[in-house]
Amino acid sequence: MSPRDHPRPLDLSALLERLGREHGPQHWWPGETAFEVMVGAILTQNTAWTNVEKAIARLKAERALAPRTLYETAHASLAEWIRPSGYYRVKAERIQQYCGWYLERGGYASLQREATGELRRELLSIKGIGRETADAILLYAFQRPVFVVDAYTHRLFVRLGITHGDEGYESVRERVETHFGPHTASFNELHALIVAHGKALCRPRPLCAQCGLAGSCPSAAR
DNA sequence: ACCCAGGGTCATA
DNA sequence: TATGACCATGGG
Repeated sequence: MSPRDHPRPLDLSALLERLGREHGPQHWWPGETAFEVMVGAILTQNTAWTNVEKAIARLKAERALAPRTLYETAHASLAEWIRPSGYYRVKAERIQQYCGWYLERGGYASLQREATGELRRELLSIKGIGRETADAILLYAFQRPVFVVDAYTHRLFVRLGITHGDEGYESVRERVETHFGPHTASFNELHALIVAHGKALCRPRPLCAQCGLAGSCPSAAR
């Protein structure tokens, strides 16, 4: 963790402001309830969000977007409902594993009383919940000060020289968390902006070779 | 027709 | 620890 491990000084506050100017406030996670956020976090594993929306809409149409209902629904039915999100058999299993844990632990209010570190360990012990999914749930459903490191984050940070390509998940997460301190709102907005930025990069528009951002460059404005 | 998306598990070396 | 196979749909 010595400063020489990253060529440029860590300036995440400036990055947060800059992305905010470029993309505007994100108010994440897209979801009406904490539980919907949890299900969405599983459904979006390696999957485009547009596909997740279809699956969630179906769950709502089936009036099944509740822990007890999802847990008691037959695996085959649930799998069929979430089919558009891809990996639908694995994800049906994961959702039911998650709901089993969620119910067993007494639901939201009960879980919200747990310390963040302990809650994180419990989430990671659930089959199908890895680090990114656990952290997304911690941050966006439980409002805990945890930073989510996803593929977009890795790409952008490497491009900006904030991290090396081989720096591990926990290392990146801890550095960001150390920079801001336990400030949930910053982690929320930064991760949301990084995803918005990553999606914007998919469209063909000129980027600043120095900073990797588009909106800051006059030539990029349409 | 190909490539990838807001990952995770498991088997193998 | 570190690769590789596997899971699967929909949009570009």
